[in-house]
Amino acid sequence: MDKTYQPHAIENKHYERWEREGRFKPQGGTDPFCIVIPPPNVTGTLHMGHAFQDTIMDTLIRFHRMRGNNTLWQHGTDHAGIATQMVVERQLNAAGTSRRELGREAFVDKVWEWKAQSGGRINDQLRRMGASVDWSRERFTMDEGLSAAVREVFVRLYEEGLIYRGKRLVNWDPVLHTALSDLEVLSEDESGHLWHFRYPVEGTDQHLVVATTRPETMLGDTAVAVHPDDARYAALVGKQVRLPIVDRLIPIVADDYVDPEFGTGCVKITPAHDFNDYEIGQRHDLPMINVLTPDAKITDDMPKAFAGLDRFDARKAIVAQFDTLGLLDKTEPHSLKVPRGDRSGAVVEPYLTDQWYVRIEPLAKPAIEAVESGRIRFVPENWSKTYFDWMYNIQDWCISRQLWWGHRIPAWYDEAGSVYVGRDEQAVRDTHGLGPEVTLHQDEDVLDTWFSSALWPFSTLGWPDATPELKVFYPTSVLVTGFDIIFFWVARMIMFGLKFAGDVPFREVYIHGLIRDQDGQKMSKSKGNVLDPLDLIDGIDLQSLVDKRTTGLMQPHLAPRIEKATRRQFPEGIAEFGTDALRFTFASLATTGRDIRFDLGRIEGYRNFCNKLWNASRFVLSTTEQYDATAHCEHDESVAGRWIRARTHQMITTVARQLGRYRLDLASQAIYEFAWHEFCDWYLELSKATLYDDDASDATKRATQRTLVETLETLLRVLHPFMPFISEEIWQRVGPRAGLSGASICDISWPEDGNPDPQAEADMTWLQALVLGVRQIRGEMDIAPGKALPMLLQHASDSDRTRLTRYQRLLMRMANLESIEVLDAAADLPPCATALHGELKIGVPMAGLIDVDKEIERLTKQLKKSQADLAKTQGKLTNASFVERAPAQVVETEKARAQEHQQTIDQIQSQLSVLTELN
RNA sequence: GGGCGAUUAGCUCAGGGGUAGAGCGCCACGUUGACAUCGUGGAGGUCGGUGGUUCGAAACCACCAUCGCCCACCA
Repeated sequence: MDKTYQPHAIENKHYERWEREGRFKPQGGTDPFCIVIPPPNVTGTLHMGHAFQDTIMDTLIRFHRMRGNNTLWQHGTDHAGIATQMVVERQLNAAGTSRRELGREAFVDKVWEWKAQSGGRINDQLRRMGASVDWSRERFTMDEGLSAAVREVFVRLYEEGLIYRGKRLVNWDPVLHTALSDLEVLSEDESGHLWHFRYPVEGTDQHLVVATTRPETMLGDTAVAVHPDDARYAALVGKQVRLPIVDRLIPIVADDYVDPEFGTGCVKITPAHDFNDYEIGQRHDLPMINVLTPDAKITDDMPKAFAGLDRFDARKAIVAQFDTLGLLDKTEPHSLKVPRGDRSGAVVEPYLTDQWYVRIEPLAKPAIEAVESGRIRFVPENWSKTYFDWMYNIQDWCISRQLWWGHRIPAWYDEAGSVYVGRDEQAVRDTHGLGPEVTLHQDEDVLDTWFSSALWPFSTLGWPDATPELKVFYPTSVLVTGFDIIFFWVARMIMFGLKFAGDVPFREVYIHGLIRDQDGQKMSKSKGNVLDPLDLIDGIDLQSLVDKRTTGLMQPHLAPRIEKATRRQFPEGIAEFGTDALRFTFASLATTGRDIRFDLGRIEGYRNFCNKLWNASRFVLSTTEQYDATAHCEHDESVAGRWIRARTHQMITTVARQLGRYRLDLASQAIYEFAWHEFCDWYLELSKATLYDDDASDATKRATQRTLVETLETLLRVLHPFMPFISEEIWQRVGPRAGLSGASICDISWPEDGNPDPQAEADMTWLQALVLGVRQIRGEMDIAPGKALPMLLQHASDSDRTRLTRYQRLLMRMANLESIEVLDAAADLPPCATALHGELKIGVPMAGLIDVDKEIERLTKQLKKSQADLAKTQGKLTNASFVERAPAQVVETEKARAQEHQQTIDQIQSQLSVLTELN
């Protein structure tokens, strides 16, 4: 083995072999465990969020596989309608052509090409992460099977009246030319203006002043509304105003929606371009006048001065016109929510179009009930509140998109415009008796990407066929995902799963946080703060990192700033940390629900941890070369052996328990603590006392070797779900030495729990206390570690004496002692530096070693601490109500504590007086 | 406007009614035969603020402050 851990030397070969040997397939058995992967965009690349999520899932999957569950990690990718279409369109534009020039069929071919070309990338990156998905079952949302499931669901919903088509106001993206669901619209505060326009009241010389943020829509106004109780305008309700510019008479209506306090208390009503106005229009039976083209330009039906103008130019022109007419009352600055498409960033228009909708309420009801009843559990629990809030107020889902890439809506129209929904054209013809003479054309629209995603847990398992996989693995065990897609995806899977697969899609939903940069900022290309998981694994030099972050920016002028920040933060570039260190970092940061600041210090620490494991293994392997697991070997009954076994079992139990509650941070912490601070710091050192002892019997040595090998082998198993590569690499060597056959650690099951060993643990605590006492003196007195010291003990109890006889050799080695001498209580201790363990006094003679002043200083510090502790304790004990009301046991503990502190103080004081006399 | 979360050591974060924890960083000493990606020792916090509940609060409750996120139609 190399002297230093080299991740690149070990990682890839193991993955290749695991995959080749089919180790990620369900292994059978009665107890299924299944996770469906949140399907990444098929043409996307792995980012930190994926890497984090995949680490969590892979850890859970590997853990359950080792525990003997029939384990499936269902993999697949998503066609990501808008996102993918946009990427390909951009490529076409760069090549000087366009989607429209190509035409639908050729364009879709292009997208398939792009998918073929780039679709493997995300999978290769998953492999680098060590993700043990079942590659043989990989699916794609546009596969024939999944597409059939989509059509099936659509048709069934339609037949039940849960899908309908209608002309309504939708969120229209004038850049992408498609409808969007409410979820795809993000509203942000932006500063704008509130314009006050005067509308002349017909038949009077009065004006009504309306306030608006959207002057250009006045062309489509069909009413002015006031509050019914607003005394100012009560007399005018029922009259009409003459709409300026277009010279149209529109009514003044009264509606509760109007807030009399806001603006002037008069609202212009444009039912075709505002969601609220739409509803008011419905209530008052107002006409709807569309004034915008799909590009959000003013239509040709409008007055010539404005026709063809972009909406923002039209806005200026309208305001100017009002000004000219003397009808602009005033202009105020105003901050408002501007709705923008989440993909295009374009300001979205409420726009009147024909779209397909899912009637969602009947689906939502059982989905709410499923979470309320606990059939689905959110982890952490508080996310269920977010879920409920949304579900209780859920709106019908607009599922049609005016895109070309996606599942085409299975609806056909005849020449008269009648619509027929069916699984395919032939089915439609058969069902409705439409002969070949009837021309049918299929709906041009495709479905929202999330429609197919909503079927993912059952469509990937073969639905609508009653496949064995569906029977075994549905409902799946847990969904691991981010809070940002609870509405987009989680809620819809629950609704559709209950409706079509007959049960909840998963039992638990584990919601993890977002990976942010070291300053808590969201990682984004435009901020130039993105970390690529693969760069953390393989390392990257500074120049390449800078190049990566500054090329292809939407706002190239930010490049210098990004470069500067990058050079400052990574002056040496990024070192190679390896997949295992990255995974362990993610695991250790995976506290429930909280966002994560990714800290390079952490990953470096866990890389070092890998190195520690590596070298501990080198030690174990080199000291057990003669060990033969197949030969008869005594069980190791030494205190060190018993202790490390008990600690091992404790650790196994903790890790399993914490994984069971998705606390990967606590699980990984337990492993780290055990491996480094118990196994390496103590056990390996203790084992040397036996292994390097010429007087130790071969049997004793063999027993120690056995413990070394078995403990390490067990540790590797527990480590494997977190660090699959290094655990496999080392296991290849250690497994056989432990007498285990099997080609891979993947063949080995999760280790059994064991029993605690209070006696061995108590003895070890004693031993450690004595060692630490001497080390502390050594450390604070600056005595070289190599210098062997004499040790004096006083006030030794019988049990101290027994332990001393038993563990003398260990003690001498661990504390590097040259001698141990037990003095009578009455004996005079020579000038010493001292430490205490209960009543037992540990002394290191000062002659030539220890500075009296320094020791006085050291003891004084300890004295102060003990005195402070005593004061605190006594404060409690002198408080009558504490003694009276606190549980007896607590009072007893406190009393004992006071006594101990007093004892310590007495001893230190007497020692101090001895030392002071010396001076 | 509603909701959720955060505030603990210099940094990143655990914890949780009974004497404050980890990793990293820092200081000192050290190349002892697994490991300097290391070892040993040490320093460092009145747990955001104010009240309340309690024998006891960093933890529970209320309010406040700061930061973050989500939802919502105020023109």
